[in-house]
Amino acid sequence: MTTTRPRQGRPRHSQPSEPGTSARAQILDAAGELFVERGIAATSTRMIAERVGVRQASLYYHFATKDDILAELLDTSVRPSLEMVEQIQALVPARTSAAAALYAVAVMDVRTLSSTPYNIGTLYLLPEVRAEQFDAFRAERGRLQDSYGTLGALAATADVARGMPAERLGELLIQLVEVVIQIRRSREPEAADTDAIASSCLRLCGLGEPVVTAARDEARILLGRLAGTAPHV
Amino acid sequence: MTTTRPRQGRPRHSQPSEPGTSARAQILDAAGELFVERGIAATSTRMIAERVGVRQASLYYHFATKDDILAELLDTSVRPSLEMVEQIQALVPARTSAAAALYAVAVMDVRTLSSTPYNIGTLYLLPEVRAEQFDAFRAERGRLQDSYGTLGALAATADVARGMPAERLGELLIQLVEVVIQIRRSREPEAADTDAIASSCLRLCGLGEPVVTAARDEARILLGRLAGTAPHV
DNA sequence: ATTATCTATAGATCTATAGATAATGC
DNA sequence: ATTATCTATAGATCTATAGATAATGC
Repeated sequence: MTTTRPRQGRPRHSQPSEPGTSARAQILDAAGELFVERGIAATSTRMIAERVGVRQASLYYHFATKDDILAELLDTSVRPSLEMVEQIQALVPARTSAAAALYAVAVMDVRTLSSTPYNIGTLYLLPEVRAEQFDAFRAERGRLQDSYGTLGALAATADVARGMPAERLGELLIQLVEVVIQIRRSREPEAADTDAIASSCLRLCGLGEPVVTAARDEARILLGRLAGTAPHV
Repeated sequence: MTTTRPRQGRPRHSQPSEPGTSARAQILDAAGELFVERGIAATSTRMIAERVGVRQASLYYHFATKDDILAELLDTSVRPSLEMVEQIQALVPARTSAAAALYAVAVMDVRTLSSTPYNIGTLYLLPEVRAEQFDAFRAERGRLQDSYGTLGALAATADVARGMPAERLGELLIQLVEVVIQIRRSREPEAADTDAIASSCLRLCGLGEPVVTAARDEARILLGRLAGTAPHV
């Protein structure tokens, strides 16, 4: 029974939907969920405002346009994956095998995509994101894909590496990891999905069962160490 | 210098964009391309009409609503893949190994997705398609996914089959094949992509290089036979 | 005074319908 | 007569801006 401390500014016509969080965060949250559920063009600023509990025009105090809301959602959604991947990639080959690193990266990425409150990864797939305005986002996503390609090429068997340049491997691997976005559209992802996806990444690189098992064990240790370093989500 | 035979009905205000094809087909074509490029909600009936070369209201002589255009696009886009998959699946195990069948199915599906005039597969990813109205389409797509799961489970090594139910395998395999949709967003798919994707499907099932090679050879024969049966696209 | 909201609204859409019209077909 | 278009428009949006207002902070 805590009384919500009133903030500065004229009061809202209704109680704030999520007291304690900033209006900006509330807007991003509501918009993200609606964009994912219904698409960007099909989500009106009025719908966003209704979820937040403010009038439509009030959004424009926080964001200049509807696309600015999208831009911020996109930026904050790849950044964590990218930082994590580059951190793990830096451990190869001195501290970890490429296969274990790829496994660990896939696990982390699947977990991230699984645990966003709404299935925010869906945004990557929408046509609006192809606009020039968002190429900062697409560039970051490109770097993520490159990292997958690099790790995959290092981990792959000679047979597979010969038949597939790192760029193409990156396309395939990131696509495989992002299956969790599709899975979330029809069911709740389970822990077993994470392992299945990460193992599939290694098998796609041509690795046989003994190598996959060894990499998985090595990755678990690596992930344990990382969980100690960074705060757990 | 063929004079276009005038058809029945009041003439259009401008020359038909694609003489020779029915107005209905012209509308589907224009709408498909715009839906893929810009998204569904962001595509107005006016834009579609402009591409076709008719006035906005004239679309309604052919389709009752904008969603009816989408429904027809969706229906005609999975059906060919589904028929092809079920035809190939029926040859297992009497006439073909499961691995060769999976390889052949992946190749056919990648080719289909690669060669649609606009990247129509993108439609599957748009949020609008989740509406109840389109569950006939989603059901067909589910059957396609199930076929991938069944073939994958038959082809997989014991190790992989043990760790992954057919349903999950189907999710992963269809996702992998549909990477070509993403590839088309940034570059033109090459012949090597088709082989890389189909081979990756087999490796994901745990198959080693000799088995993959054998299945590929078997699949080529199978595909040759099918090309004789059905008209080539 | 500053902040964060509100009300009101301009101007630009957008979908779908009603009814007219210009061809061909019989 | 039938077909396939056209023009015109109703009614419902939608985004973004202008300016008022109700709080807190100093």
